[in-house]
Amino acid sequence: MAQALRHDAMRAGNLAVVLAALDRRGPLTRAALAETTGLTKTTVSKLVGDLIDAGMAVESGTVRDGERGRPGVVVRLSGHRVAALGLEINVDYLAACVVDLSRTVRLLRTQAVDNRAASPSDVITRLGELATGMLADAAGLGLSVAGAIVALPGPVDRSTGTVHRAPNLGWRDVAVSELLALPLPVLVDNEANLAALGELWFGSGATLGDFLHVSGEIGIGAGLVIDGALFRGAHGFAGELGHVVVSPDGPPCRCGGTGCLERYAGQDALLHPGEEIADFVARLKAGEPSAEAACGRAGSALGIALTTAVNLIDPDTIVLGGIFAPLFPWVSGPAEEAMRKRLGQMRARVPALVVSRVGADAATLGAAGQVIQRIIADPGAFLLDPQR
Amino acid sequence: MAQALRHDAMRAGNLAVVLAALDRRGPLTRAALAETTGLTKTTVSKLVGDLIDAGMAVESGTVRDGERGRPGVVVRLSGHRVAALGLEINVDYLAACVVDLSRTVRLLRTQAVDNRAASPSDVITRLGELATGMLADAAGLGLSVAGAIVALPGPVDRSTGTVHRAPNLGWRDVAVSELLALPLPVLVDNEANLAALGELWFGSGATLGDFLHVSGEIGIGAGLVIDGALFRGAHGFAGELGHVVVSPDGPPCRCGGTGCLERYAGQDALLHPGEEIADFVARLKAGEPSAEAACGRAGSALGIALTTAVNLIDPDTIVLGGIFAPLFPWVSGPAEEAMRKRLGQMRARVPALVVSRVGADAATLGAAGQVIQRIIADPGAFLLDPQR
DNA sequence: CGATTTAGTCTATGTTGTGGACTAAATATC
DNA sequence: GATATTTAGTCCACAACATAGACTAAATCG
Repeated sequence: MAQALRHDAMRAGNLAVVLAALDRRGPLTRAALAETTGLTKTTVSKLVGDLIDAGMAVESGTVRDGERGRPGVVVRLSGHRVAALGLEINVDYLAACVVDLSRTVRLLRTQAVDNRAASPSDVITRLGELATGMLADAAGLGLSVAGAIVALPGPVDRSTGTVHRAPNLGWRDVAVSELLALPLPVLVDNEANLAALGELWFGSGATLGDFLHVSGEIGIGAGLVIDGALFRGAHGFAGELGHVVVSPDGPPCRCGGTGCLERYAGQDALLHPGEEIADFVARLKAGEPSAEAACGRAGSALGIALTTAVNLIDPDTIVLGGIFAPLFPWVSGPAEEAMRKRLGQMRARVPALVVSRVGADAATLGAAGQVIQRIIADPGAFLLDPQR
Repeated sequence: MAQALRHDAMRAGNLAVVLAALDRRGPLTRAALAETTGLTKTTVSKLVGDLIDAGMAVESGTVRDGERGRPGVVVRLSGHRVAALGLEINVDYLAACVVDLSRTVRLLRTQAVDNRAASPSDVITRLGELATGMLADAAGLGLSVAGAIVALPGPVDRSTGTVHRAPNLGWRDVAVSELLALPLPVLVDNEANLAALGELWFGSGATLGDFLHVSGEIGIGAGLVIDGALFRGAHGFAGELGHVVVSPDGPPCRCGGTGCLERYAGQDALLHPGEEIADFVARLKAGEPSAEAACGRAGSALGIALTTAVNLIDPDTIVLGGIFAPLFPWVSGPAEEAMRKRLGQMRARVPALVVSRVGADAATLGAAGQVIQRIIADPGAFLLDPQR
C-alpha cells in the first residue's frame, strides 16, 4: 500500500524529482528543471539550494536558452561529497570500488585470492580490510561514503544481509553484512542482479532501456532491468537462467535436474578443466574445431534458453556478459539463429543480442551504483543524516 | 521519473491511501484508518468525508475497539454508485460483466457465438450491443460506470486500444477501443493477463500473494502478479508460456519453433478434434488409458515449462486455470513431480500448484476489476470528473 | 452519577508549493 | 548608445494541505 503523504514526504519527494532530473536529463538550469519537473521556478530554486547545501549538486557555468535573454546557471550533480562503496566476493577474487554521486568511478581495486580455500570469516575479514582501505582513501578525496553493497555469487536474503548458498564458494547461510562490521550501512545482493545494474549505469545501459543481462561464469545468472529497476520475483530468486531446461532428456545437472542450460553453456561445459578463458579464446582464434563446436553447441543452447526467456519476460535487448563477452563472436551467431527461428514468426522484432561493455567489474560497479541509486531516489533521508 | 508532488497530488495520494486501506484491510473506523495509514484523525475525517460525498464509501454500523469507550462508525467501500464494465471477446463467446467498487459482481452475461465465422467489425458491433445493454441495466441499479476494459485473446497495444494478432480469431491489427465506440473510456488488454487479475480479486488471490496464473485454452498464456500488479515485460508481451521450449527437437509448432509447450499441453494436443472439454473429462473419469496418457504427457511438459518459469521469474504459487482447471486432478500430479525433481534441490520450497477458483469468467471479471483498481489507485481523477 | 476510555470534530498553526510582480543580465533594434 | 525584448532567477503575499491539541460525544465501569 502506498505511504501516507505528509508535508515532509512532499518535500522529500520533490527533492528526489529534482535530483532524478539532474541525474537523467544531464546538467540543467533552474529554469529548465522547472520546465521538466512541472514545479515552479520558485520551488525549484529552493530545492536546488538545499541540494547544493548538502553537497549533492553544484553550479557550473552558464548557458543561454534562445538567442537572447539572461543566461541560466547550469546545475549538475556534484561528485565532490557523496559517494558509495561497492564490494564483491567471488570465487577467485575480491573487488571494491568507490563511485561518486555523479556515477563516476573514483577508486577501483581488485585482489586475486582463492576464496574456496579460505573460511567465510577469513574471506570477509580480508574484504573488510580492503573496504577499510578504500574508505580511508575516499575520505582523503573528501568523499563521504553513504553505504555499501556486497555482491555475492548466490541467492541472498537482502533483509538480513545473508547469503543462503554460494555453491562455488561452498558457503551456506553466511551473515555477510553482520560479519563485515563496517562503520556504514552494508547490504548484500546477488552478483547477477548487480551485474545487470552495472551494465545499466556503467555500460550501454543508458541507450538500452529494458534489457536482460546474462552473466555467465561457472553458473549462469541473469538480471532483468525493466523501467530502470531490477525484477526480482517473489523471493528475489528470479533470473536463474542457468537452470532453464534446454533439453529435458539431457545430461544431469548439479541442481538435480537434467538438460539445464548450464550443462551446455556453463564454463565447465566449454573450457578444459583448469583452463583460463583467455586460453580458450586463443584456441578459438586459432580455429580449433573442437572449441568452435563447443561454442556452437553453447550458442544454440543459449538461444533456446533465451527464446524461453523472451517468451516469458519479454526483454527489449539481451546483453551478454561474463564469459560470454569474450566469447561473443563465436556464441552470438548460433544463439541469434536459434532465437530467430523460434521467435521470428510471432514477434515483429527479435530482441537484439549485444555484448556487455563493462566486463569483469560489472557487479562491483553495479553494487556501488545501486547505493547511489538509493540516495538519488530518497535524498531526504540522506539530508537528514549527513553524518554518514 | 517520479512525478512532481503538488498540493493536489498530496491530497489525491492520501485519498488513494485511505481508499486502498478500506479495500485491503476491510471496513474500518476513522480512528483505525488513522492508525493504519499514519495520517491524523483530522485528515482522515476530511478524506473520508470526500469519499462519502463521492459515493465511494459509506458508513455502516458501529464497533467498539476495547471494552469501553465511544463506539466508532464503521466506514466501508460503497458499491452503490461507482462501477466498472468488463468485456471479453473470445473464440466462441462474448462476455460482459459489471462490478462495483467493492468488487462485487453485479451483472454477468455470456453470449455463445462463433466469432471465427464473423468479421471483426460484426463481432465488435455485437459486443457493443451487449455492452450497451449492460450499461442500461447498470444505470437501472443506480450505478455509474467509470470505464471498460476488453479482454482479447492475443497481444495488444494498450496505448492505442488495438489487438495486434489474435490467431485463434484470425484477427490482425483491429482497433477494438475505437470500433467499440462506447460512451466511456475503453481500454484493451490481454486475456491471460486479465485472467490472472481475475484470480487475484475474484478467486483465491487474496490469500495468495505473488503468483503465476496459467490460462490454458487453445493457446497457453500466463499472467504474473507480483505485489498486486501485473508484470508485463518491456513491450507487454510477457507470459507467453505456450511457446516455452519443452523439447528443442519436438514437433513443429504454428509459431515456427519446435517442441513448444502448446504442442504437448494445448487444447489441440489433448482433445479429439471438435471434442468439448466436458467430454474429455468424462473419458478421464471413465479411466480411458489414452486420455490419461495424454494428461500425463501434458502434465510433465507443463512441469518442465513451469520449472523454467520458476527459475526465471520466481513466483510464490502457480494457479492453473482455463482447461487446466477441470483437468487439474489428472495434470497436477505429473507437473508437480517434474517440478519437484528439477527444483527440489535448489529451493527450500517448490511453488505450490493450485487450481483456479474463478473458472471461465476470470478474464471478464479481471477486466472489470482492473478498472476498479485504477479508480482506487487514483480516486482524485474520478472525483474531479464525477460525470461518468 | 462520576470516572474512564475511545471516537470524532474544531480551531489555530506550520509547512510547502504557487502565481505574479520584480530584479538581473543578456541580445536585438533603432 | 539608448531602449526594447527576452530569458533567468528571486521575492512576497497567498492558498492548500496536514498537524497538534483542545474539545465534544458516546460508550462502559465502579
